[in-house]
Amino acid sequence: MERKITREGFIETALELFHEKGFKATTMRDIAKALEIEAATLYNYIRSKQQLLDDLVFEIAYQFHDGLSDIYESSYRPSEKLKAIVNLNVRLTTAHPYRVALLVGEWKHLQEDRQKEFLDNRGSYEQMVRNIIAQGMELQELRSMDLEVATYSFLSSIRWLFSWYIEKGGSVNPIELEKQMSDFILKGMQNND
Amino acid sequence: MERKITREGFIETALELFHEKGFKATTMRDIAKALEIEAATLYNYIRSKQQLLDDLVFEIAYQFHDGLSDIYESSYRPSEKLKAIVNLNVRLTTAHPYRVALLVGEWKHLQEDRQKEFLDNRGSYEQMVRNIIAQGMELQELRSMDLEVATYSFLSSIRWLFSWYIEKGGSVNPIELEKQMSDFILKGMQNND
DNA sequence: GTCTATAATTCGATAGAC
DNA sequence: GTCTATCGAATTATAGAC
Repeated sequence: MERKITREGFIETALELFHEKGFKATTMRDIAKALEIEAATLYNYIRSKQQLLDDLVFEIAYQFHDGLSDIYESSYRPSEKLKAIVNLNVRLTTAHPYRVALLVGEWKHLQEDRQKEFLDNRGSYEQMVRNIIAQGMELQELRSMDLEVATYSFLSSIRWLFSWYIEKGGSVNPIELEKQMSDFILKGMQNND
Repeated sequence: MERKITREGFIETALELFHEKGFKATTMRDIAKALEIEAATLYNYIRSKQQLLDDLVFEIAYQFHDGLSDIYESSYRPSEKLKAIVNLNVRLTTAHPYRVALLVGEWKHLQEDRQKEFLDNRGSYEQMVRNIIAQGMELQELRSMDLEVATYSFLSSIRWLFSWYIEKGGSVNPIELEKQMSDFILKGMQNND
């Protein structure tokens, strides 16, 4: 009997295993077994396990970064930008929960030079968020608060979304989630003078 | 020349490497090299790498759980309980940042039966927090919001603290951090009717 | 308590037939 | 595109001398 594994199916299976067991603890044999093929066959789809991680992590990382750049350079007011960031995160996370899980949890296993590039990218992302929050406080759109604590809390809230979404088995309505997240996070930061 | 490695020094070195490279990617040789001894010598201090993970994860996990239980069963009002939870987290995290990092990031590498026990413990922790927030809304101490989103955001904010604290190299004043975190998180949730 | 030496296993990856 | 077979390296852990 002829097997026919699509690249897409292979990737999704690998991503789920990476989430369940972690990248390092997931062997090529694990992935192959889940697909009911032999491990050697996987090398028709990828060059190496390391390259697979690299491709997947950077693909989703730049989706976040590029999306945020557009928001950052827009003419929205700071509080509107924060809302747009929440929405961007909800959209990307509900669309690609396991890729986000990989991004958040497994970037440490990138090669040294690629890890550096990843951290530069992430640092740039965080700096844009920090700037938006700082500007919101200057304009008194956001209430006065410790900038680092506010930035870190904001980022944490949206970063952990993938975990919750996967736990719920994707049974959450993304549109409703977007609304609830925006409401909650923004209302907590807005100025009520 | 006689080497003298204390168990405490060994543990701290191992924890830092686990944080830097991840538990699975850190070999016994890595730890040994950092301590300038041979890998075989490490087995005078531990029974196995797996047992070391288990000991460290459950020790800190039950510190969080027991601390929360005391708060949960206290006569504080819900909003005061939330503040106490933030303070508990800041205290444990600044006192043991690398143990918290292990707890948050490496529990997946526990053995299957132990992983189940861990998740039971964590589920119980999260349920207590959820109950407190729900009660706070009932009493109208907290503003009305989606319970799951509020619980998840609250937990996320305090869960990622270790990452920020380690990044800053412990240069943060724990007392001031406690104040800023409590202020920010609580003010965002309290009812301003 | 620390070492050398090594057993036992596992893993990523390749070669080559079909 | 998938298989069988296998290589070479790395890893956890133990045995036993000092």
